[in-house]
Amino acid sequence: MAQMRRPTMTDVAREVGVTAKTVSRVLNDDGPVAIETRERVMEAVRKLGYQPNLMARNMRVGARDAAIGLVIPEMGNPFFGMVAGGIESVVRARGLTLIVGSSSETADLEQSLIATFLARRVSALMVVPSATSDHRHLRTERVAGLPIVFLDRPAVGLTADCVVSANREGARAGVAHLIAHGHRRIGFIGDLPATLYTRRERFQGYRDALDHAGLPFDRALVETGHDQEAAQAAALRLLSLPVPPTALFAGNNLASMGAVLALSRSGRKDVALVGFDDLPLAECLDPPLTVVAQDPVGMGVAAAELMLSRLDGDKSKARRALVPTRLLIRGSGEVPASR
Amino acid sequence: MAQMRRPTMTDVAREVGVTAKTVSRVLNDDGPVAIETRERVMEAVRKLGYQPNLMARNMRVGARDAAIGLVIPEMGNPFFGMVAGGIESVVRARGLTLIVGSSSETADLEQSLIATFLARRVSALMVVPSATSDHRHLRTERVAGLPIVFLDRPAVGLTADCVVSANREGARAGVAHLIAHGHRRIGFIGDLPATLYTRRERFQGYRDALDHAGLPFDRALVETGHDQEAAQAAALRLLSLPVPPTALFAGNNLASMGAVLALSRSGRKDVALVGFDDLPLAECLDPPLTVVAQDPVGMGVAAAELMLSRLDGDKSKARRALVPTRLLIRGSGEVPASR
DNA sequence: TTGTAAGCGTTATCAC
DNA sequence: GTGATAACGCTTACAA
Repeated sequence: MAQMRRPTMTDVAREVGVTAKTVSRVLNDDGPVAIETRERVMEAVRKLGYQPNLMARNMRVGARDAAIGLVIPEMGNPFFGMVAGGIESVVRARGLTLIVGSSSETADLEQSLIATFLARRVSALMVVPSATSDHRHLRTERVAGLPIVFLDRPAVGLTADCVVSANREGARAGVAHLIAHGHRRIGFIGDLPATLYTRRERFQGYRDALDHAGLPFDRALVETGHDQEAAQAAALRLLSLPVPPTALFAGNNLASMGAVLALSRSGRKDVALVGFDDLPLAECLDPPLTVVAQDPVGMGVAAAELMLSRLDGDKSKARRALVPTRLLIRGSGEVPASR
Repeated sequence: MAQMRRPTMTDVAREVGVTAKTVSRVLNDDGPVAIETRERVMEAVRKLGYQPNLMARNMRVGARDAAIGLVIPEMGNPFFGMVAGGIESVVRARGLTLIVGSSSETADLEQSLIATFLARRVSALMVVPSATSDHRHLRTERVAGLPIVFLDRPAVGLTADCVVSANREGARAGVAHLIAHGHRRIGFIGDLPATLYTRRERFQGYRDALDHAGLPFDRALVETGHDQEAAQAAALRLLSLPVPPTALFAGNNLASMGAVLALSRSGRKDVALVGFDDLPLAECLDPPLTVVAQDPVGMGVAAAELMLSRLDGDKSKARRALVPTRLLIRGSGEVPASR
């Protein structure tokens, strides 16, 4: 069966015996239409299975597409999924459609995704930058007035709105919690390259807490693990130091999982652990995992609202919004310092 | 600052002193262009920050948008995120862009999302149906030749391609595993309304395993929990039956988490548990959780490949593809039946 | 209440 | 090699 040509507004008009403009009037509730004509048009629309062509409409109207382009590093990561969910709930209420694409955490894909969004004339752009990207190329769009909001990590080489977790404050609170339970040697397991924004901020929070308590900083207590396995190895290395830490602070969810695995496999229940970012089964662990929880949905909502205010003409200068974190006390962070 | 008009192809042409068609030729590598003209055009493109307008292009070419529309019930659920990731890796290799929207598990939103995708003239539609939806309205599109693939759950009221987990076989294997460890009374904790496809299939698998082993079916052993909390309560009800089960089978990830919580909070290490669908920290639990793992990425890949073959003209009749599951033995499923 | 003409930003066709 | 013209499906402005 040949791919049938899709019916156009003109087809509908011909079917009814009117002109395209009349059909347009009916469909957009624009101008006056005889009630009988209206009904015959609607009938023909149903009969032919007519679907208006949004591309043609947008082009004529000169409006941007009623869509918001969102770039996230990874679809499978629930953190970004929840961010997207938060955004969607807000934009949907305004009749906007969220279009999501994933960059696989590479700068090239991020840029080409952004390009296809721009080519589709989305009404706004929301970007969770990948680790190595640069956003100078968006300067033209910014001055042209396109709302652009960055999430989770700020833009690089571009002054623009952004919404991020209170990484530094959150990490500080988590580490201070450990210190309050008597720990003086606390290992830090970071995730991505030390150059990454979130890594840097959380590490600063760690330093802040130590400084505030007057504890010395020991370089040997800082390790890196890019994925769950690497984080597990990192935790084990820390625990086998000559003078090992009595507590661990994990810099993100993967690092937490690695640390949990390391502790559980080596049967160490005497080591305290606080993780940055919550995990689904955290309360089912033994001991239940104490975390500095982020608020991905709240981040999405905040970013979307900022974006909408820009769309509504707010021309004030670029803002950086902080989404607060919450310390969830469950057990693992309250293990006292062993002697 | 006034919202500048975005430069068009004609603007670029004027800048160079040629006609729009020539610019078009350069940008699409179409027809012959003097090498020097080409360079001057590229220069002007950079200078003006020209971005081609995909809407106008698609309209003229009469082609569909090089985008694939995907509807999922929920962005924050990692299962669907990974499905989307699988799809994207496949379609990206073909130069197609994946557009994702979420229906919040409601039929209305699902339908309106599909409508906006159709209005944007996507090249294909991929849908994870929400619990109550009906797809008769897509019949016109189907006969018009638009590729439509359903994932995780089949279409309702429409014959169409679909890719689903081997739910029945997987559940059968999981329950058989419990039976092999001596269990004769096995509780079933289902998730969503019993009418839902996945719930029905997995329940059938449970029945199959019992039948195959010659074990009686006891209605009292079947419970329902729509979310983690409800599932936890369901598990507790099962365990306090006059003749309680010695093992539990959880019908999805939320049900598993509820069951894990119930067992861990009541300190019951004598009850075996197998869950359908894997969980991130499953191996960190005590005991580590044995699951019937699905393959969400594989499901996305399979569905995307099926979709592409349709796009390439495969007109054969609608197929239903099964994505195999895998029993991951970790501990909780091997707890022997306590007499 | 309805129709006509023009144009949105592209590309196909055919001429130069 | 390059340009002029028309057309894609729709809406705006104006006329009937």
